Amino acid sequence: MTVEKNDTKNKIQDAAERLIIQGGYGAFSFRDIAEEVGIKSASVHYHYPTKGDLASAVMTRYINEFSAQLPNPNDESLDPNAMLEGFINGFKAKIVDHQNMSLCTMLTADKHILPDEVSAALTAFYNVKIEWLTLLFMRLASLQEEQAKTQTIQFLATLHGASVLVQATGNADFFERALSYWRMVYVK
Amino acid sequence: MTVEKNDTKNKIQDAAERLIIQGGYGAFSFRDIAEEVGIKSASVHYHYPTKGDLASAVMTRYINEFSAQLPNPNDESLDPNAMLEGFINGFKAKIVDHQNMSLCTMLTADKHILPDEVSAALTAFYNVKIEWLTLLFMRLASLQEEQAKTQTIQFLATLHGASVLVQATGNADFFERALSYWRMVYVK
DNA sequence: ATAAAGCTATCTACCACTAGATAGGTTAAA
DNA sequence: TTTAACCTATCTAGTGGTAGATAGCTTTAT
Repeated sequence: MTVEKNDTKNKIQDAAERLIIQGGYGAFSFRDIAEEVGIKSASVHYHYPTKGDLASAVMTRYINEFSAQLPNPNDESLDPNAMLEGFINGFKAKIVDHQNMSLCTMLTADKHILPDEVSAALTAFYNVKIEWLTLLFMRLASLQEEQAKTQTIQFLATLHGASVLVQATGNADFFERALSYWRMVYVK
Repeated sequence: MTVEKNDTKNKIQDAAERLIIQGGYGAFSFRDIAEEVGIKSASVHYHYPTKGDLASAVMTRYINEFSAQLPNPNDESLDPNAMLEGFINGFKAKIVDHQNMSLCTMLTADKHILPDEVSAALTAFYNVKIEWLTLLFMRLASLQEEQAKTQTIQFLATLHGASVLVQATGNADFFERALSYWRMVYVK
């Protein structure tokens, strides 16, 4: 119980996630993962029979971790401005500090070649984010649901687009510049 | 002269561009291209010795075609609002109507595994867009260069992020929703 | 005008390597 | 003694890339 029983499984997922973030779905291989974990590629297949299984597991873990850290947007004891700020800063940490795009943005680019289950998990993840942000904007700006959803889509687009620009140009400060409007209006 | 001498070269680039758009840098192979063009893979290598050469050629052609169709943003006889509208609609046609992300967004995701020349061409392309839009915003809103550049970055982020959202969720109307602010403020 | 030489675009046949995946054996803990 | 976790060894199918040949133009030299 205290001992981590699925240590190898977790290490495999860690390696897979890192490789996907760096090069997309096509850039992680069982051999690379095996080497990083310190076992043989056949043993990776023991834990995750197919590449799709492994990618699904990584995606699912990512969604769960992400969702678990989202506070309840309607919790009156929490400051909604701080929640939005936390959302922005969490995203920023991934793409600016680690110099790569987020897992979901990478997989979105590869969507045409993803196994169906992974593709579906990806869509579900975006819907989770959209729903959470919509609730937050309803509270932040006293908006009706549809207006709040439009704000959400504009905000999410800016966030993801900012990561594309940073990655493409190598210009890290483009992130803050893209987000400046949202920080100005809603944060602090 | 009138006869298209580089027919095969163009066909190869067409096939490569389509495959890159659909699945990224890793998803185009010499054999797939050869089959589509109707020759053997060795013959593709005759025209483009390495994969990087071919990707560079596709990228360069894309940049040239794109740049050629951009009007001079300071041409007094042209309406700047219409220019921005054209920019938006051109982007929309690629990502919404053809149900995929733009070539440059795809390659940005794969940047870590691109040959250096392709990666450099990609960065250059974004700089072309940024410079053109900055000039346009200076004229559109009578802004100083730095303010216009900030507008440009926010606008470009929204545009690229919108394509990510559309691709990820399959919800085509997210594009107009993400762009509604920009259309409202600057178009007509 | 003709023969020699070279060029262009393609072919067949291969190389070395990597991919995901599988069958069947080994080890070690419960 | 059973089971979980790992191994070795192998397979098939693909990858980018190369060598060498060939058919049909085009140029050049005599």
